[in-house]
Amino acid sequence: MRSPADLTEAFRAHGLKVTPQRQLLFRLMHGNECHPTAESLFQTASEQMPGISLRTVYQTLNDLATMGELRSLDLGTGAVRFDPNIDDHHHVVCDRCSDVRDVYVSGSDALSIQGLDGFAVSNTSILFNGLCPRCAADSE
Amino acid sequence: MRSPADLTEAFRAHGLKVTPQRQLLFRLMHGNECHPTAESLFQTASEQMPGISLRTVYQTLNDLATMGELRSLDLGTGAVRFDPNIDDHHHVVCDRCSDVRDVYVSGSDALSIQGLDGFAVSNTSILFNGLCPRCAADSE
DNA sequence: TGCGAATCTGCACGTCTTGAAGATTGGCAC
DNA sequence: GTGCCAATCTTCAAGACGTGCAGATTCGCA
Ligand SMILES: [Mn+2]
Ligand SMILES: [Mn+2]
Ligand SMILES: [Zn+2]
Ligand SMILES: [Zn+2]
Repeated sequence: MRSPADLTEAFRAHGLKVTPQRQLLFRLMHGNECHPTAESLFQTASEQMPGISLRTVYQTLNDLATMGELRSLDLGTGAVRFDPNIDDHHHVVCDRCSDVRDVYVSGSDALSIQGLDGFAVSNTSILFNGLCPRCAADSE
Repeated sequence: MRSPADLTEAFRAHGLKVTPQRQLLFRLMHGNECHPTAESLFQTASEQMPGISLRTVYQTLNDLATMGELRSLDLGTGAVRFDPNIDDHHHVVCDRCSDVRDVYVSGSDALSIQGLDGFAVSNTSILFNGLCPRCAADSE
């Protein structure tokens, strides 16, 4: 996802308005590595802008995802997560605390795949599940 | 997933009751390659057993999943899907009609993976998205 | 400064799934 | 075969997540 300044410019260039709500979300998402949900962003945003609505958070994040500025991820944790990192990468999720981290995988072209007959595959995602270091330590 | 007969025996051995509802679901799931949702199974089951409740379908499928007789899959299609195939395999989903098919992947041990530091990974799932042959043809 | 379209808020609704309570029943003792 | 009781089933309400809609607000431009 581009910087708040770049996004501001891009929005205006596309005839979209640059509202305080959007700017706040630009800032909160830029460089954010937490893979937050709309709800958790709403919590954070509410601290800096009491009165902002959850609906606007959803709306803005979806707009940014449609524009390709961020990715929305369904990692099976209940709520969709939003990711400003649009590099080709994958994820690992802690089954206990739902923490998410980026995983980079290379060499996948060497995989031997059977069963895709005729499918026009547009996306491949690899999801790792397990326990994060903290939760693994706690459960000993 | 084991055969209806084996499951009947296994249920009784564990002190669980073998009800007509459960037996019907054993039959409907055994060898089922459609990756059905609870709702779609409920539709099918209702034809053979009017009055069966959606709640019972969810309950029974979840029980079977807990017992390891089947896998519940969140493929991002809205509702969880249930799979009697418990072999190590992955899935491809059609983004248009939500059709699901099994995909077998080998050579994944040759992948170079970065970012799993400290995570105790218990499961890895690969999800392919795209268009099935039929939908790909329709959209030409 | 004023206007109008875009946006925001608040709330209702839709979907999927589970919780809870009361009715029903499978499996066993007799 | 009968009766009992815990397990199960049905029904209905509610929880979680996300979206549609209507009316209030406001950004961006003249
Ligand atoms: Mn990421
Ligand atoms: Mn499968
Ligand atoms: Zn954790
Ligand atoms: Zn299709």
